[in-house]
Amino acid sequence: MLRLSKKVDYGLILLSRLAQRSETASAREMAAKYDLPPSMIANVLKALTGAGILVSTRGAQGGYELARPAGRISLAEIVEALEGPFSLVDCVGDEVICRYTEVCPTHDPIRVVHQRFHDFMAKLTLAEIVGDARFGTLQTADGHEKAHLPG
Amino acid sequence: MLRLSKKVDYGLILLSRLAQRSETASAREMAAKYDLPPSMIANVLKALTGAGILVSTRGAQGGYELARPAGRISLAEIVEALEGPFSLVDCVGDEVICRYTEVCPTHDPIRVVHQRFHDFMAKLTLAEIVGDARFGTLQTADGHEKAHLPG
DNA sequence: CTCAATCCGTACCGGATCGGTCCCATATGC
DNA sequence: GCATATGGGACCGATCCGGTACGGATTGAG
Repeated sequence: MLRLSKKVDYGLILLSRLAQRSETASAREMAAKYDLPPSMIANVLKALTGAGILVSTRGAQGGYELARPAGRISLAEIVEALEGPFSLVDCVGDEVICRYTEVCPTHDPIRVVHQRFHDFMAKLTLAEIVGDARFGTLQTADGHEKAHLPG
Repeated sequence: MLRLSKKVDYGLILLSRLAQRSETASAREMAAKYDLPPSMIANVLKALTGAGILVSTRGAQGGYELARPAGRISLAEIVEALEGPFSLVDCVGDEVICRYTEVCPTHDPIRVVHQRFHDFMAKLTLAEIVGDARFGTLQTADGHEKAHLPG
């Protein structure tokens, strides 16, 4: 399905939080605040740290903060950090092995789609996402403005 | 995972084929040509027909053809026909029920992303996809131009 | 220097979804 | 009437997701 995993879902919430305040925040703290599964939040934060999107401080009074300004963190990065390499279909990864490399039906329409999706995500920054939401520039089809929380 | 289902994968191949030749083609015929699972191809074509993207002719010498010009068939339509309603996360569908509608962490950054994804797909037409692939305007990261076939 | 808070790495599990197959009914051309 | 097609389901095994858990390492506080 064309759908973000819960990890990314949670990740965006956490990152948005960290983007709006410069203070560090702990996993426990954020999980409690947004009423999200603590273990899962911990794992998400670990992954984001491992990918270099967050930096962590260990020990008491420790926590997480953005490794870079939100304007330099792309959606593509976030997705790849939490879901692994992005590939819309099997044939569009790094190690692509097509069964019939030569005789492709339409000379690869799907690779085009993949590339466009990736470009789109690479250009969409955390700053833009947070900014758009904050200033309410989003117009839903039915004109509603609703808040979001997973579940 | 942020990934197209095989149905959409196959669907794009089939639609590309139908977009390039105006003659009707049968399920059996296309499945054989591209060496794809016949039953699956049949199901995909049924779904696309049900959604009004294809029109079918039953009986001997029957088959499928595009219901409209490829320029008027969007990726969003195709995805929704084969995967059901598009929603990047649970909270962004038609019948959205958030647990905490009021106190959303960042005032809904994810809905923004959803909306952008949808707009992106709604504006990308089958004609563009096929066209780009045919004229080789796609540049992959490593400079390769490879064909695509699922599996 | 001990303890609590916090991150780190990884393994584990039930359930949902996907990819794929199959069957039977209906329609149509030869 | 018979082969060729689509129409509409049900069905099943494998995979992946969402979520949990546990032991270890690091650091600040008292």
